[in-house]
Amino acid sequence: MDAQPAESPAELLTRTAAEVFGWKTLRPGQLTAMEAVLAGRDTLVVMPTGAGKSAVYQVAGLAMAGPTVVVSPLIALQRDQIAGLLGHGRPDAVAVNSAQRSGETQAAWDAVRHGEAEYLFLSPEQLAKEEVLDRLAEARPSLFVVDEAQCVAAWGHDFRPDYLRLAHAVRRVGRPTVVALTATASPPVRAEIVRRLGMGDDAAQVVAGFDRPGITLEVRRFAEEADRRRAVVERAAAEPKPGLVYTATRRDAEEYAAELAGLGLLAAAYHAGLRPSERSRVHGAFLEGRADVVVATSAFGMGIDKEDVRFVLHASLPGSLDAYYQEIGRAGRDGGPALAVLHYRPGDSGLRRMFAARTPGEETLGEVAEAVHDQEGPMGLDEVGEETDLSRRRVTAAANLLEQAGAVRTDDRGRVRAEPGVSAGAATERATRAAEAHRRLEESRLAMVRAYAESRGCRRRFLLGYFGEEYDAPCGNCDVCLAARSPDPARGTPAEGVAEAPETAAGPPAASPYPPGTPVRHREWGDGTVMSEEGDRITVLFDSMGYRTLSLPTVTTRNLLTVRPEG
DNA sequence: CGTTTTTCCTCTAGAGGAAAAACGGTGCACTAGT
Repeated sequence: MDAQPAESPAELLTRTAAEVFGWKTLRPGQLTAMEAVLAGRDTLVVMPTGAGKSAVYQVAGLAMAGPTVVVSPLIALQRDQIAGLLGHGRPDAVAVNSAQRSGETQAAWDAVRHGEAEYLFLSPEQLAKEEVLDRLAEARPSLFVVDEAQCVAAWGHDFRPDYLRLAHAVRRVGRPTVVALTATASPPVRAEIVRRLGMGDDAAQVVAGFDRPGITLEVRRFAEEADRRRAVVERAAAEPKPGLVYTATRRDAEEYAAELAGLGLLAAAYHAGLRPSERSRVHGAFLEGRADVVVATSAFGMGIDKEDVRFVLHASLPGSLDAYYQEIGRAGRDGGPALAVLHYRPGDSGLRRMFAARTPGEETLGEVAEAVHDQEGPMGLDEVGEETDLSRRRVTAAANLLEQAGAVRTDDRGRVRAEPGVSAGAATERATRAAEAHRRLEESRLAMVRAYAESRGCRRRFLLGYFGEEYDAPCGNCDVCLAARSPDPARGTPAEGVAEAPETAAGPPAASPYPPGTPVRHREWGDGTVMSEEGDRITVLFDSMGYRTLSLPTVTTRNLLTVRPEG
C-alpha cells in the first residue's frame, strides 16, 4: 500500500465523479451537497433542472458502502434515470415496478442482493409493501433518495398518500441517510418535506437561487371567457416557438390544441386521458422539435428537459405558485429569451378550490378510526381497507391524518394501531381538524396565486419573495416594471377592462419590523412566519391558518403581531 | 365553485326552457378476461 496521505471526502467525491462518470468539475452546490451526504447528514437539495441534482446521489451513493434506493414518482422517470446511468464502467441500475415482467423484477432483486446493482429505483407505492421492505432491509442500503420531492407535499395528502409514509420505510430499512431532491419548493414546502421524510433536525439544505431573469413575466386578467380564449390563442400563435400552454381541464387542452391546429400550427393536446401511444407520440414530437405548441394539463412536464422552450402560457389559474413556478421554469433553459403569461379569470378559483377540498371527510376518518380502534394488535392498511370497504388510497390518506393528529401510530412494518388513551371519537375529531387545517392551507396557497395575479408590484419580486428570496425591484422584465419604464401599449398592458394605474415598483420600505423569516405570533391565529412584504402589507404563513396578508399600519395600531423569541 | 349535460316539464306532440345532476387532475399497482 502507498503511504500517501488519506484522501479527503472532497477529493474522493471529485475523483469518483471524474473517474466513473467523466465529470471533470463539480459545481459548488453539488460538492457541498455530496459532502454533507457522505458525512451522513440528511440533505435537501433544491436546484433547477439541468443543474445536476442527480449527480449528488449518483456520486455520493457510490462512495458509500451499500446500495442506493431512489424513490421516483413516475415509471417513465425511472427508465430515463436508468438509461442515463448506463455507460462503460458505471455501476448498474435497476428498477422494481408493475410495468416490468416478474422475471425482470426477480433479476433486479438478485442484482441488489449480490451487490451488482448500486441504484434501485422504486415508486413510493412499492415501499408500502412488506415484502419489498423486507428485501430492502436485507440489502442494507446506505442512501435513501427521494427524487421530485415536491411530490411529498403536493401529492401526499390525497392523490398518492404513500408519499407521506416514506419515513416509516426509511426506518424499516435501517435508517440510511436521506436525500431529498427538487427543483422548486417554497420554504414551507421545504420544511414539510424535511418533516414528512423524518429527516433530522440538523438536515443540510442546499438551495440554489430561484431567479430566472431571462423569463419575462406577465399576467392578464379577463372578465369574459371568450376574451381570454382569444388572447391565449393569439399569443400562442404570435410568439416564437416552441411553447407550452397549460390548461386546467382535459377538455380545454383538446379545444385549444384543435384551435391552434386550425391556424396551421403543429399543435397537440396532452393529458392523462389519452392513450399511452398518443401520449408518447406527443412527448416525442415535442422533444424532437416536431411540435410548435403542446397544450397540456399538469400531466405534462416532469422529466421534460428541453432547452429551447420559448413560452409557457397558462390559460387558467394554477393551484399554487409552487406549481406555477415549476411549470414556467420549463421555458428558456438555454438562457435565451422566454415568456410566461398567466391568463386568468376570477372564476378560475372555483375549480381549484374543488380540487383542494378532496381530503378525507369526517365520515371516512371515523370509519378508519373505528376499524383501527376495534382491533387489538396492529393492522395492515389492506386489512383496514377490507374492514371498512374503502379504497386503499382513502384508507391511507385517512391513516395519515389520524397519525398526524396523534391518534394512530405506525410500526416499522407500516401497520397501524390506535394510540393508547385516545378513543375512536376523539381520534376522528382530531383528524377532522387536521384535515380542515390542511384545506385552509391549500386555500391560502390558492389565495397567494390570486395575490400574485392581482399584485401591482414587480412580479419577480413577488414570486421570489414567495420562495424566500429578497429581491430589489424593479426587475425590468415583468409587465409591471416594463409598463412603468416605458408606456408601450403593446407590452405589459394592464388587465383588460380594468382601469388600473400601474404603480412604480418601489423597493422595500426601510427597516420593517417584520422582515421575511421573522417568527411571529398573532392574537387569534397563533404562530406563524413572515414570508414576504410588499409595500405596507406583509404576508405571514400561520401554522394553523395558512397564508394571510396583513396591513402593516393595522398590525401596528392594533398591536396584532408580536415577534417570537425563536421559531 | 362554475360549467356543462341530462332530465323533466310544458301543451293544438315536438321543441323550448327550467331544474337537477354530474363533472372537473395528477399515477401506481393489480386483476380479470382475451
